[in-house]
This record gives sequence, C-alpha cells and structure tokens, in this order.
Amino acid sequence: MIFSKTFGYALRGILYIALMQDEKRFVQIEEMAQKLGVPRHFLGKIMKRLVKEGMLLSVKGPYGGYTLSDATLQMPLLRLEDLTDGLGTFNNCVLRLRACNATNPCPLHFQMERIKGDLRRVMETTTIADLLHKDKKEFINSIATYEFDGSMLENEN
Amino acid sequence: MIFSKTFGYALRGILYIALMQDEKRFVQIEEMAQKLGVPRHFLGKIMKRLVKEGMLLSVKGPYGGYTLSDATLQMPLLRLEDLTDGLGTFNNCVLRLRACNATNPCPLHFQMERIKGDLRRVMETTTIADLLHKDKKEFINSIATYEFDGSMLENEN
DNA sequence: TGAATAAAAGACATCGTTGTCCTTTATGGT
DNA sequence: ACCATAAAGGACAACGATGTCTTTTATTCA
Ligand code: FES
Ligand code: FES
Repeated sequence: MIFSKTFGYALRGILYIALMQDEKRFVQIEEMAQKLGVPRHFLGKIMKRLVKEGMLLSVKGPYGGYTLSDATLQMPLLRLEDLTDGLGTFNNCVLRLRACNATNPCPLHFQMERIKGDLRRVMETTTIADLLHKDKKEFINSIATYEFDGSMLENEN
Repeated sequence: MIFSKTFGYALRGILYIALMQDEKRFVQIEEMAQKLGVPRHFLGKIMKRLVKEGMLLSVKGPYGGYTLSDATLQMPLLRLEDLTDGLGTFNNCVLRLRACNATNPCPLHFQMERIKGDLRRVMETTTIADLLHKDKKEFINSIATYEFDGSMLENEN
C-alpha cells in the first residue's frame, strides 16, 4: 500500500495544523480528530511522536495544542515518511531478500529501482508547504475522511 | 513496503517451479521451502491459493507436487499481485481517503498518480517468463533467502 | 492555591498478516 | 487392499499495526 495509515494520519494532521495557523495559534487534538475523521487517541500518539522528533511544537493546558514552524513547512515529505513508516521502501529489496543492490539483484530489482527512485525523488523534493495552496474549505475537504459543509469552519472554535 | 511478504513468497515459489521444470515434472513444497529459505506451511497456504486460482497445477501423492503451464509463464505480475495483495495500491488513494480520482483529489493525488501509473505499467507488462533468463545457479541464488553453493542443485532430488 | 484544560504517557484491546501444527484427502506403488 | 507420499484444509499462535481508555503532567486563569 506504499504508505501506512499512520503516515496518512500524520500528514493530514500536519496539513490541518498548517491550515489553521492564520486563525489560531494552537490546534487541539480533539478538533483535528473530529474535522479529519480520524481516531483521536491514535492521532495523539502520532502527534506526540512528531513533537519529540521536532516536527511539531506542543503546549499543554488551556489554549494549548499543536503548532508548527516555518522550518517544518519546508521539510520534505521524506522526513515524515522516515518518522512514521521508515525508509524501508527505498532501502530494502521489494522481495525482502538481503541487501538491495545491483551486485546481487533480485528478479525485480531493476524494474523496481526505477520506480523506487522516482517515488523517492517525489518525496524528497515535495515539501509540506507544496501541498498547501488552494482555497481553505476545498483543501480541508481534501484531507477529511468525510465531507462536511464549510460552515463547521466558522462555528465552535 | 509496496509488496507483502506473501507476494514475495508467491513469486519466488513460482519462479522456483518454473526453473525446475526441465529437470522434474513436479516440485514438492518441502524442497521449495528449503531451497528458498521460506516458512514451509505458510508457503503451502499460498501455493494452495494459486492452484485454486488457476495459476499453478498440483498433484497429490508420491511423485506429486506443483507445476505450471506456459499460460502461467505468460501471465503479468499484476495477476499475481491481485491474487495476493489485491490491487488496492493502484485503485485506492494513498492516504486512504474515499475514491481516488482527479475530481476530488487528495493533496498527494497527482504526484502519486504518476508513480502508481508507472508501477502498474511495469506490473502489467512484465510476465513471469520475463523474470527468468540467466544461468540457473545464479538465478536460484537471486531468489533464495540465503546463498548456498550450487552443489545442492545436483544432490538429493 | 484550586479548578479547568490539554498534551504526555502507558496499559490494554482488536485486527490483519505471518507463521505453526495437526488432520484429511488424493494418488501411486506394491 | 495396504502403505507411503504429498497436497488440502482447518485450528490456532505470534506479531505488528491500529485503535481505545485511563492516569499523569503541565499550563492557564480566577
Ligand atoms: S534486490 Fe530486490 S529490489 Fe533491489
Ligand atoms: S485521491 Fe489520494 S491518491 Fe488519488
């Protein structure tokens, strides 16, 4: 499946936080989980990890929550993939046979080397910021599990 | 990880059978598992599945085992992927958000559409037979978990 | 200082993948 | 018919990914 669920949740969480930065300083996990349609506590675990790894900042207590710096916006997706799924997709043999290299290639090595290289290039050259753009309501719908009318954006904050 | 272990075992099993066809009519699971360095009973399950789906033929009893037809050699890898992992990699959104299409694309859709298209093309146009070639000993080493000296090829058959 | 809020932390549950083991069925040789 | 061989089938175990729940820690505000 290329990416794990964890990677998907992490990316969507980060994008949601990035999107909210002009409105509010910190975003709470509860709000993220609801808007994105993602399991709350599981998302919490993932966010905690990202904080520890320096990709997010968090503040406890009232008015606290998660936020991110410009540096994070400029990070390539590969960094996030590394923190969640690891880089096995690129470093390991697709058939999981010892080391992956041209010296002792598996039957799929050369075909997959191309694909893996292309994928890696995309993950290396695409930053979090690159995924943003567009208008806000449409963008939130594009990362939410279920659509919701944009009115929820203004409401209870 | 792109492919499951199951897919890897299945492919290596099929290639091993294909490779042995000039020597012996049927290949036993025991031999396959040992030579490839793969869990025996798990491999059995996978082979059973491939037989049921028409990708392999099997015969029970003494001198029995698995074999495959020319038709199987001409099958694209995509068929095997379908029988093991399914085609979710190609049909689903990489973030697992509803349907994957350009109408309501996720933030990674267009980047991943290209990669997924390339991968699919490889899987569609590459057949089992395409992976064979080369000299036998070298090829077996390329699908075995651990190297073994070629003498094992001649020995106890 | 006390109450409320929100993340951090850790224990535990569920589920799909991977792997093992035992019994049943089919086949060939005697 | 009987025995040996080998796949088919099904029960179950181990494990990692995913998901839930409760307790602890940090922070804000009154
Ligand atoms: S050796 Fe298998 S993908 Fe490189
Ligand atoms: S919509 Fe996400 S990959 Fe197509």
